[in-house]
Amino acid sequence: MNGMTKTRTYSISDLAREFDVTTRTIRFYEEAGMLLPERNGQTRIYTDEDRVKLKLILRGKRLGFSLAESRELIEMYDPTSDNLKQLHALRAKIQQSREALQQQLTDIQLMQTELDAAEERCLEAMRELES
Amino acid sequence: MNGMTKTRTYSISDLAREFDVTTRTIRFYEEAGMLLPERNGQTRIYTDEDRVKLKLILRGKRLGFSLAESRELIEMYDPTSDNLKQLHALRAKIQQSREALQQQLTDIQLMQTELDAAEERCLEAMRELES
DNA sequence: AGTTACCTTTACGTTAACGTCAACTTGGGT
DNA sequence: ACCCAAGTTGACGTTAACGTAAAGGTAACT
Repeated sequence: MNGMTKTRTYSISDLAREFDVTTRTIRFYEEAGMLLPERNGQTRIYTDEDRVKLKLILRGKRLGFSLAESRELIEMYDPTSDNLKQLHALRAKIQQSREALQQQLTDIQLMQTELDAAEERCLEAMRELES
Repeated sequence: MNGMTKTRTYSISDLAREFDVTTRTIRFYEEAGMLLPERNGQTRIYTDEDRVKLKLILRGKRLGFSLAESRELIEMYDPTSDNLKQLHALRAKIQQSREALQQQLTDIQLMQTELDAAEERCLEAMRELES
């Protein structure tokens, strides 16, 4: 009785294929304490929850986050804390993350306008060659 | 007669202070061929152009780009090319960069909504403690 | 019984992006 | 003349994030 979570499982290469990473990478994330799959004997068995975590890690990676940073983001996921002070700390972290993301947004927008300008110059150079 | 570019100059530690990096980092970017400051004897002298390049490198870094990627972005800056084929290649690169940035935008938005949810759960947990 | 396809652990190798000395030189104050 | 701050060039060290064998286990075909 866990809220109807689809309890599918995945092998390591299932996930590797789906997210286009190597199995080594996935095992590495486990070494780093980011994933804790169950086992059938030796063999790792991944649940949907593991899969979500992996997805979060890789999303973080695309944004240039280190594993440590992604770990923090993932830990924000469940406020298991029963301690008010820790909850305040968690909110502070969430706020920090927001600000970091905001900076990235700004950076992306700047880059986009610069790409616009770059393309404009490029097109201009092409027009001159055709003249 | 170069379009009224302010021709200020900077020492290496001027830039280091301004952008909060070490001088080693700046020299490293030069080793990597990203900066080519003039010299007064031994001493490096940075122009506004160098400063802009450094700014671009660091912006790329905040977005998780490698130096190689930032180098490509910087090279898009002036279409010095007199060759039509190269200009087409340049446009293709620009387009690729656009798509990468678009992916990052999506990732950021997803993260932001997840941060919203995380904060909501956090606040919820805090309310329960006060009950 | 043999091969194939995955899975495992252990362990050393690699690359990027710097950090960290060490051993200079150089221009400016006192 | 002496010192100090800021600059320089090597050159080796470090960390993160995997890559890359090596050596072996296991279940399923054929």
